[in-house]
Amino acid sequence: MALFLSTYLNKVDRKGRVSVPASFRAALAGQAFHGVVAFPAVGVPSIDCFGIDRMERLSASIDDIDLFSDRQRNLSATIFADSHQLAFDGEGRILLPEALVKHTQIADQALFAGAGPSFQIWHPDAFRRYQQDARGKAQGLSVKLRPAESGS
Amino acid sequence: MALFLSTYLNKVDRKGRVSVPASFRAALAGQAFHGVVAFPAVGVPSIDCFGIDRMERLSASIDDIDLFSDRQRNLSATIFADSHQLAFDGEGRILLPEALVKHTQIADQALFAGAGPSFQIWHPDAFRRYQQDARGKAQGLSVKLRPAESGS
DNA sequence: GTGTTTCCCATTGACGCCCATAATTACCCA
DNA sequence: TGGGTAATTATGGGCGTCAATGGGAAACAC
Repeated sequence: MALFLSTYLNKVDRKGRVSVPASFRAALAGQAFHGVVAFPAVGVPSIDCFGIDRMERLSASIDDIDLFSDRQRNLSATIFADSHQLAFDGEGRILLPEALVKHTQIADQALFAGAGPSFQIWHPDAFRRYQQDARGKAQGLSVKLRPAESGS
Repeated sequence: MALFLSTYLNKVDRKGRVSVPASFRAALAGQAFHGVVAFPAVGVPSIDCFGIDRMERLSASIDDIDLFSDRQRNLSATIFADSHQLAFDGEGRILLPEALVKHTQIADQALFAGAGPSFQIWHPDAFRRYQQDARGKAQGLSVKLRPAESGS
């Protein structure tokens, strides 16, 4: 399972290319598609990204549960339809599609934020504002660690 | 399960490198990532550290519960985005990122404090102050031992 | 053709890897 | 028990490699 940690601030060049952080690329190594799956996050001005593997599992999960339901239709409409497969070039860069640039207001800098099994791309300022807010809300939220597997 | 005990005071060289105490490195041996996961502790000027295994479990815990929820987003923004994977060099040293140095005010010395399943890195003076305070509050608190598992 | 995208190469600065040294600890053996 | 030796640790520094970035030219689409 891929794990994305830390935040990186990278430049967007005049062709619209951005380097995906090397550690993120490493976490995606060995997947069927050499790049990322990206779609506009619902409710916040950021881009959600992960490997093609996770998208396939997501697709399968939705497929299992409720075929032809409203929920299925909604998810399909909001996620699958707006998703983009962004391939890495030789240097590990991706090209941000027009729609995603518009959604995030990204201009000359892109902030990559690790989010565990996925990562996000933000306008630097928007992320800082969001993080401030999130820090407050996360106070008092607790997470129970699931029991350790055998070993460790 | 890794167990970190005792405290150590090590030098930060001019490149920003610090040796992680050998006993801590030994406790992390055999994990998937040869290094530590580190993030700024909330509320106190220290760095929380543990192995990648623990972070993977944390990621899985959150992943299970709620996909695309606000809760998931808030936690991600505060935990995963602020954490760093710090790899050991050949001599068992790590490089402290700018953000963590700023959070702790660490300059030329770093204090490593064992904390059971995790450990912390402090500015030596800040740790002494914190310890003074904690000793007072610990009066009257008690801990129940959990029954031993088979073996050990 | 014109505009876009993909591939390739150059640059630079940070980081990883290697070696050297010193000090401490662990170990062995008389 | 004492001394000596070997091994490990903490530390310093040099250098090669790789990541991030910029730009040109070829391939492609409309």
